[in-house]
Amino acid sequence: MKIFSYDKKEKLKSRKQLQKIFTTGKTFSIFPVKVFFQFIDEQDSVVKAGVGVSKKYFKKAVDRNYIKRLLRETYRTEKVPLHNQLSASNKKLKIFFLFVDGHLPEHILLQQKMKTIIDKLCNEIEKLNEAIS
RNA sequence: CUACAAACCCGGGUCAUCGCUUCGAGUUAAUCGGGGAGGAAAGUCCGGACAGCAUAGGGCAACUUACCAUGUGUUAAACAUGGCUUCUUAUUUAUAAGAAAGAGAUAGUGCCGCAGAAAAUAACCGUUCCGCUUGGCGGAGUAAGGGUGAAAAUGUGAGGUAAAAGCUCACGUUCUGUUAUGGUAACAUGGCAGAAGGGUAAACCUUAGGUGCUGCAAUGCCACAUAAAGAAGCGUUUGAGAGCUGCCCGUUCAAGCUUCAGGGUAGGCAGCAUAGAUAAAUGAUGACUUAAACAGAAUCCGGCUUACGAGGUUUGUAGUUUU
RNA sequence: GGCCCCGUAGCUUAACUGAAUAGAGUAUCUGACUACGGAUCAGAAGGUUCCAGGUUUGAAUCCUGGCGGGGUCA
Repeated sequence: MKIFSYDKKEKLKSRKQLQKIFTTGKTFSIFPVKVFFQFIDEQDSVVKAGVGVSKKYFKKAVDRNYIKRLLRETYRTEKVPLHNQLSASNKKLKIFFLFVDGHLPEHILLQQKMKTIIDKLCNEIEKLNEAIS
C-alpha cells in the first residue's frame, strides 16, 4: 500500500456533503488556511479531504489551480500521522482546507503550516477518545 | 552589417524522487505499459456543426452585410491575392508609402447651437429703377460687395445691363442620362444632350443580398424524493389556454390553464472527443542549463479582438562599408 | 457553460431625442446667526462623464474594442 497517495476515494466531492460540512462542521484556522472538519460513522475511506480557494482573492484560474495543487501536495506529504491516529482509534473524518490569504504562498511555509494543522487534528482525536472513555 | 515595419515559425530541455487522471493488460488486488492544456485554452465579439421546438408555412417588424474580380468557406460570418476609387503623408509633382464601416444625400422626412442679413423654396444693409412727400417713406428689380461661421449657393475672364445675374460666351469643376473605345468587372478616356440643389445615412430611412426561434444548464434515459394537498382568477365546443419568435394570418392540439405562498430532488449514463473530468486530472521538490513571458480545456470547429518572451526565416524601406 | 444589464463630484442621481460653463440633493470647507453647539441662511471648492480609438464642424450622448461590477437559466 502506498503511503503518500491521494487518489479519488480520498477526495471529498459530493455537493451535499460539502454543504453539510460548511454548515454543521467544526472549524479552526491556522493562517493562511481555514480548516473545516467533521467526524462521521460510515465512510468508504478513513479520511475524505477537499481543497478550495475563493475567486474573490484570486481572479486568475492559474493562481487558483496553483494553490489547490500546493494544498493537495502538502496534505499528501504530511497526512501519515493523521491516518495512523484515526485507524488506531477507529474513527472516520471529513476535512476541507480553504485558503483565505490574498497573495500566493511559498511551498515550504505552507508545508510547515500543514504540519501544525495535522498535529491539531490529532489532538482533537485524542480529546474525543478521552471524552468517550 | 545595422535600424525600423509587416508576415510566418517557436512557446523551454535533461535526470532523480514522490504523486494525479484516463485507457489497456492483469481473477479482485499488487503491479506493468500507453495517452494527458494553448497560441491565445481568455474575452464571448461573430459564423457554422449538432440538438430541441407542431410541417418550421406566409407577411410585418427586428437583426445583419455593403467598391470589383478570383479563390477558401456546402451557405453565412470572415479571410487571402490582385485591381478600382477616395483620403492622408512625403518629396523628385507624378510617383511612393499608408489608411478606408468604400451602396444611395438627384426617393422622401428630420437636424445643423453661438455668431451671421441669411443655415436651404436667402432681400437685413447696400445697389438700381419708379411713385409720393422731397428729412425720408412706399413698391419693384438685383446674389456684384458686407468683418460671421466647420460650412454661404459652380471657379476665372470677357460680353451684357438701369443695376445685376450661367443671362450669354471661352477655358475649367461636379453631377445625371445616353453613346463609343479599352477592361471579365469595379472603372478609365472621349462624344452628344441636360443640370448646377451645402453637410449629415456610426439620424430616420431607401436599394440589393442574408437570417425561423432557442441554446449542451440544448436534448434523451436511469435512479432518488415529494403535496394527485392549499388560496385567487379564467375556462370545457358560445374554446380558457397551449404548440419556446415582438405582432398578425394560416394550421394543429385542446380540458384544463395562469398566478401566489410553500414543499421535495439536484446522483449518474448518453450527448462527449486518439487529452478529457464532473467540487473537476495534466503536478511538487532537488540538480544542471537557458531569455522563459502571457496564461489553465468543460460539446466541437472556424474567424475576430485582447495579453505576452527571447529569437529565427522571408519581404520592403533607410543608412554604412567593400567590390 | 450560455444569455442579459449597468458604469457621471466622496455618496445618491439628472442631462442619453449630439450643441460648447455637465445640473441638483447630501457630505466637505468658509462666513453669518448663538454664550457654545445643532438646525437655518449665504458663498466656495470638488468631474480626464470607467479606458482607448473612430464618425461628426462638434460626443456624457452615436459606433467599435477593452476594463470593472451586477443579474438570470439546471
